[in-house]
Amino acid sequence: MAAVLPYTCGLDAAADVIGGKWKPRILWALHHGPRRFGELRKDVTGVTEKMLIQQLRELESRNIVHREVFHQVPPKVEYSLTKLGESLNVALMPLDQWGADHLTEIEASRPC
Amino acid sequence: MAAVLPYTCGLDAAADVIGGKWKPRILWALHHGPRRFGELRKDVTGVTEKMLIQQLRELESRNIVHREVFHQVPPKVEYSLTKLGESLNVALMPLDQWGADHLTEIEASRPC
DNA sequence: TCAGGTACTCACCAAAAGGTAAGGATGGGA
DNA sequence: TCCCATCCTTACCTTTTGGTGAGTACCTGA
Repeated sequence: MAAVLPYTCGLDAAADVIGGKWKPRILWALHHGPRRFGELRKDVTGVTEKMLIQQLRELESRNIVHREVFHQVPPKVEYSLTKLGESLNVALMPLDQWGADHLTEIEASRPC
Repeated sequence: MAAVLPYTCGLDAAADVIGGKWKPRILWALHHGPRRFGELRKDVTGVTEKMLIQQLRELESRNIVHREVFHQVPPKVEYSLTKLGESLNVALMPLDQWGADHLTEIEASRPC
């Protein structure tokens, strides 16, 4: 069992926050403003309800996304980026740019 | 089984390249120049030989790191960043900075 | 009374990732 | 002859992560 070691660098800490199959996609989807649960489910293609909720809960507990419930029928829940989440997204932009710039090379060397 | 879908954004592609428990740490360790296998093993504390090799092989096949064998006894192998790897590391710097800036908050909200 | 739309929640299973421990190839030096 | 250091390689197991499919609660409007 891995002991809880302190992070060795900022990158290490950041990776812990955005780790997982869906978190980057979710952050990306929230980039342009608040989204309802059902909207995210459509935006993040391929994600299941369970995974979406799970990842959102994790991001929420990390104070990256904010969850707001509207007591209506049918229910409405909105997810948005917190200030911390916004700053994270800004820090992710160069990485997104890098991925976009080298998309062909990356695609070409995919394992599967 | 997940079908091989095209990446939905640059961030998605980048995440695929740096995914895994050790890759960010390895990239970090290579930041300041070539390193031998044994040196990396010490720099990336906690990593096992198997994992280190496995991750290095993946980064190599992605053209992020370069592997150079010196035919000596005892053997010597040096790993360094390729041009692509360098550019990736540049793109990761803001993320590292973000992690460093918010280290306290991140630590505080750790799951375990 | 009953289907509908929304946002979950749960139990269970499969796949991927990671960890442990041992062994192997090489040739120089004691 | 045997040990040493270095860089892997392999078999096996555990942990983590992700996926499936079903069910819940709420009120509305037909």
